Amino acid sequence: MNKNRNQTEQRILEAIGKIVESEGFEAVGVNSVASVSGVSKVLIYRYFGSMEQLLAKYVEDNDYWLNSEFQIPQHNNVKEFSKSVFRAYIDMVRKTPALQKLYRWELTTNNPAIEKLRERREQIALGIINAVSQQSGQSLERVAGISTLVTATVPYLCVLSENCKVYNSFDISSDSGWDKLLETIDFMLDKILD
Amino acid sequence: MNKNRNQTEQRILEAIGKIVESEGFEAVGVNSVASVSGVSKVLIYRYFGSMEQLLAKYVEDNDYWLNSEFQIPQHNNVKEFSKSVFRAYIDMVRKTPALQKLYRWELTTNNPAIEKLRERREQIALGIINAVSQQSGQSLERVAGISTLVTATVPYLCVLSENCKVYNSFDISSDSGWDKLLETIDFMLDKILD
DNA sequence: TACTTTTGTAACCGATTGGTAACATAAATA
DNA sequence: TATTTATGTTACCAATCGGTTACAAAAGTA
Repeated sequence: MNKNRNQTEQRILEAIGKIVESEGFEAVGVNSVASVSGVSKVLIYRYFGSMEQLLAKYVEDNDYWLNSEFQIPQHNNVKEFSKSVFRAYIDMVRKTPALQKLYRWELTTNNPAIEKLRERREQIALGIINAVSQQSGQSLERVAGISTLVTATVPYLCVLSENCKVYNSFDISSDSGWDKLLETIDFMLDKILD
Repeated sequence: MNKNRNQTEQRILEAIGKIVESEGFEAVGVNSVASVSGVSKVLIYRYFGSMEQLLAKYVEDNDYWLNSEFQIPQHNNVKEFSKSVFRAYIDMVRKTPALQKLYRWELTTNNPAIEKLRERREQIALGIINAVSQQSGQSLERVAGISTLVTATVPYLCVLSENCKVYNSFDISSDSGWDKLLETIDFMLDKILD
């Protein structure tokens, strides 16, 4: 029983990470966080105010899209640039269970933290779309449309793959299935970004 | 108090429909079904065994993909056929809230009823993919890839649109946003299905 | 040293969850 | 008519949920 607030707060946040990774945000509650962290739930309210504020803090701290995981590739060729952006995006989502859980959570829940996150993602996406549009000569709406088809499919299939192994004959639980999908994406970009 | 088992069972199933449409499968529980249907929850167990079996029955009865809503369009031109299949699919999902809730539910839950449903959807999709592949000369994997990009994007954006109005600058809560997306899909098909 | 503040725990609260036992009554059957 | 059988209601159960009250003990402060 060390009396150390910072350490206790850290334990609480780490417990959320564990729960999110294994069971998702849906399983994050005062009781589960208390038991996993080994910290009394009274302290959760004392230090974070409410579960909502605590989750907001967690989401802010682990802002996968922005802080860390996703590195925008550099390329002179627009086509190759686009391909590698999509490839990097797929890799990031596939290898980050907590991020998949976040995408799933967004579909059933809404709160200020999620909205803020979405706004920032929207801005990043629009930045890339703008650049590709200018360099490719394609209209903004066209590039946005293509981008939408890919960036919506990826989280959907990643989340789905937890319960469903095969989609349109692709094995979405293995690299091979995603490689095949990437082939089609590359092919599409070849056809469209002449 | 009419003593009529069939009518009672019907009331229970209708109550599920109401709850699913408004709040989704996540809100379907013994207590909510009992209160919405006005039927004692004892009868739910007596007549259906368990909530899982009851939900399986509901899902079977309301198999949107197969029984009713989705009519496979007829066309001589493969390109036009593909376009109208996607268009019909989007219309169906967008105008059927219960179906959106089903797609959402699938992402957090798994059970035999859902798996059976997915298998049948997979078969239907593969049938269409096969036909398009043969008539277009494109490989099965290519057609399946294109199909995946569209049929994964649609439920994802439809579910998301309940909490999020704008995605990549498209207003996914209105017809106009979806029309723009459809333009890109048509454009893509024009480019790929030469 | 004496007192206040911070950090922590244990026990409890009402509401809601899924699930059941006990009982009443209507309907079919002997 | 007498008696099963099917249908329905009421009341209850343990478990869990989010949230709070009351109290103990460590740490800082006068």
